[in-house]
Amino acid sequence: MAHNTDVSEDLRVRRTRKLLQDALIELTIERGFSAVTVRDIAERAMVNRATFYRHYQDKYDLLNKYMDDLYAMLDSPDEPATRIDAPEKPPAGLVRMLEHVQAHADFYRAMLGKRGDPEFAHRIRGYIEKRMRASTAAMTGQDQVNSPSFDLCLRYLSSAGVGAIEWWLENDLPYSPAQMASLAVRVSMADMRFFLSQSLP
Amino acid sequence: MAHNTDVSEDLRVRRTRKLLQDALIELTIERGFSAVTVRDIAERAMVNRATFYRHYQDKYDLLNKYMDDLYAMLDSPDEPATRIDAPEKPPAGLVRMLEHVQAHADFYRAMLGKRGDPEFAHRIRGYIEKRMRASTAAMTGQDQVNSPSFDLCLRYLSSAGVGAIEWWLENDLPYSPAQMASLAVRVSMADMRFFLSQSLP
DNA sequence: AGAATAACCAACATAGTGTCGCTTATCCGT
DNA sequence: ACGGATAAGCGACACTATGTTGGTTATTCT
Repeated sequence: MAHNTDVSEDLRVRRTRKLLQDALIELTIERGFSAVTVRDIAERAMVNRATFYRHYQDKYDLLNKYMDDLYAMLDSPDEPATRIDAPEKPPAGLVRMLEHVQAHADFYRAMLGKRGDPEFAHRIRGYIEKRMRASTAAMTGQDQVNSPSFDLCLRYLSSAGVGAIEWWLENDLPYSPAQMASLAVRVSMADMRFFLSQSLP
Repeated sequence: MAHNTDVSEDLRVRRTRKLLQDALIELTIERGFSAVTVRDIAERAMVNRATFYRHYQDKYDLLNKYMDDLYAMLDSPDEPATRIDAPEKPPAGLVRMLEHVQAHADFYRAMLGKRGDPEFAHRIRGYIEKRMRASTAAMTGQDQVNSPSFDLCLRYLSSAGVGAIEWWLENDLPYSPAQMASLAVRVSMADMRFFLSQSLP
């Protein structure tokens, strides 16, 4: 029987995982995610390949765990609710996310590009959608969430948001995170009104 | 010296390529594009693996060639210009594209999903953007194409369009292609007005 | 200091990739 | 319908990546 049940407390474990994460990011920036192999990652991290498999199933698993950490970090300074009362003051959560994109622009560019990972793009989109759903629920006080046309609206807006981020990255971040957020909030609210005004058969 | 320079005229060549294309589509629907190997494709197509490499570099090459054929087909009934005079009458090109998605829903679902191919999604988005650019150019008679905020607008709209198609596929095509097209045209025009009214620093 | 255990190492079986040279059989033009 | 051209089949090859294993070494935690 093990005395310490949480294995991730061990210094060696945390160090190894960090080395592997960093190696993945470096190699993804250099060669694109699809071209990276487990061998590469282990070699770059100076970790035995067998050790990699002790922690992760494959590179996708490693990426997902990394994203779990990421979103946990972005969500952690939990503001009570992301109300959007003043449209010109974008919600802090959105700005914080864009700042993270800005700080790791090379990585996001690689992951969202042609040789990136579709699951990465899907998770970002899902995260944006989740936040939008929470925001609108906080504003109206009610969940009108279950309308099918509202689902379509959120899909439309969140996909558009990822597209805007791609444009932002490809054009070397010409605007600040706050500007991007402000623009996104305004166009989203306009679109939201449009979709809700539609009566779909 | 060969008498016939166009090698693709040969019946054997055309048959082999069609078999390989069909095999790719079948396997993609069954297992997802990322899980399909060249071995699988050749085996399913009942074609020797070496023959695959005579025609394509790898499965990505095969997919790209298939998409080339696809878009050539969608563009072929070349209408003079895709004007959008009456917003309720969506342009025929858009409807035709959505009908193709409808007819091959399983394939598009697999390619646009988490285990699909990012390049496929990018190419669809690029195609939509190209058509939008052509449409707006036809409407205004001028290319105000080079405004950076207009680029952002097109990116926003085309990404949103792909997102809407994903929603459409995941919800088992609840609306007709014409309805989807009409909705897309109306929301796009509203968004276009919004973006052009913005004065970005 | 000593028990627990993570990491290293070498090796293995399996599977996919891309490329040969040679043979077979299919197709196309006359 | 014949005969040259050539696509497709076949078997083999070297190479690389994937997971997994058992035994050893080194680090960490208490």
